[in-house]
Amino acid sequence: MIDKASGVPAYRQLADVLRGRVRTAGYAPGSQIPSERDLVAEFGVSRPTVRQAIELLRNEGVLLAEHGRGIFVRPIPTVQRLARTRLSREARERNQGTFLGDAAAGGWEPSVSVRIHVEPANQRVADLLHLSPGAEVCVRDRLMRADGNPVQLATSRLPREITRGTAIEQVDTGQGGVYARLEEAGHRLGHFEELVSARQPTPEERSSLQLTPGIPVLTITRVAIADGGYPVEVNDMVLSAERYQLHYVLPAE
Amino acid sequence: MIDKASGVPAYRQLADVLRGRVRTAGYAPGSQIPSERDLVAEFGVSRPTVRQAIELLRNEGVLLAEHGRGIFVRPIPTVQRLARTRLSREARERNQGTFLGDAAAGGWEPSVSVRIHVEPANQRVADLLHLSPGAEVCVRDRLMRADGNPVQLATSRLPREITRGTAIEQVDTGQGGVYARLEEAGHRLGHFEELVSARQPTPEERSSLQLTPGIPVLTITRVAIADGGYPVEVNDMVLSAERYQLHYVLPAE
DNA sequence: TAGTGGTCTAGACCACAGC
DNA sequence: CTGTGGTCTAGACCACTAT
Repeated sequence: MIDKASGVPAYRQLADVLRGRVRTAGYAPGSQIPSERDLVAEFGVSRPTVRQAIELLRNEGVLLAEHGRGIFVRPIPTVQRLARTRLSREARERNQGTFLGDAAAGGWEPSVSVRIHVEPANQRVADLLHLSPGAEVCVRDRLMRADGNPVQLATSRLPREITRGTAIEQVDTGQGGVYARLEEAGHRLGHFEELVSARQPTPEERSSLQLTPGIPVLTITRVAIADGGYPVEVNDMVLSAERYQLHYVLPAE
Repeated sequence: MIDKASGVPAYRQLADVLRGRVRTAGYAPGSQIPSERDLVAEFGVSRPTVRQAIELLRNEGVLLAEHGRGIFVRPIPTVQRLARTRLSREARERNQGTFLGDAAAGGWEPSVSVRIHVEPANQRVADLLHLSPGAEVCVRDRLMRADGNPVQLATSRLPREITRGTAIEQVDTGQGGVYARLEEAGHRLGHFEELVSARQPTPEERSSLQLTPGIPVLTITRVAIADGGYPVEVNDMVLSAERYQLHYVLPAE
């Protein structure tokens, strides 16, 4: 099976064979594949070489290793669609915030841990909020769970000038959440801008979100812009790319 | 530096030290770090252990190895912002398509290779286009380049029923691109839906897009919906997450 | 030619899961 | 207890880059 004279490294050839077996469902999703030592015998290569091939496929998100149990084909995950239309005023007024709206739509039980503090704005935050670097911002650091499982990290930053004395600086922001309190304070929201990208998680994110290796995270930076055209909030979100799909609707005009 | 009795694997401890040096700019972006053999001497571990630590950081996108040259701190990449507002009719009428519009905005030289064929719709495509599985679809397979560098893969599928006899089945679709030809054929566009996620690239995508290991791809599935509410095109796009940021604007109402 | 990262080996011991 | 994956070693040879 492995051609050592082909110029292609043995571990890549082996990874190709195993990936092929997964794709053609020779190895079914969720099922256990042969142990490393079995593969050593089957393909006539050393155990480190087998491990290198498996490592490659784990990083591609094809395989999943469980210590003491075995190696498995990664089961097809259930995906949550995050509809970005939930930022509408009407939707905001019905619930505590966008996360709770998504939970209602997805049929899972939401819970949120919040930590609040005040810090000086760094260069990036100052630029996004049109503040001078070092100006005070109120920081709402949140970990969202779905049915108890951590699924999303979110860090909102708002100018302290706006939040001082409001429920935004409280753990419980009340009906309608932060955005409702902003509008009550006279900052009527005009639109949101979202910057979406993806990357490998940091070790901290990997443990907070209980991510399996090989799964990247989606990053969303959302800036809320008030009717006057000035920014009032920047929200940095980190989501497991395995579990989330973002849904945007764009007009053709 | 490495505490072998701590319970934390040596390669993780080493990775933590090196990551720390990169974060605090002890190792500057783009600069070369000590060779594997130097690190073996510095930390008193074997070369495979050093390689394991470096492999981890490469997959996190922190380091970059160049065969025969050395290991480098990954330089901060330049990001292209893909403004999804460019789908407006006015913008479409000015140019050949959204990719060319993004190029004009970003100031780079665009080029596109196109391959066209007809195939039966699979289950997913049939669902998205409201067709029966097996119905013929016209497939436009494209590789987009910016200044000669491959940056994006896109595969559009349209019902054959709609494209038969139109320039959509030609390599050059003419002024305004596919969307202009669709409107000429009487399919006035109502809105677009985009589903965004991320994952590790397949080996094929990695070579087509010349991706460096450890960098995930952004995936966008865009469905164009005509005024009558029926879908006319599904476009699957794959972009390097290192090079792209998606920009969405959402109304607050 | 010297130095670099890339591949591969044979073996050892540890930690975890499950019977 | 057995079998699994996880870690680590000491060394060998290859392929690439630069001088």
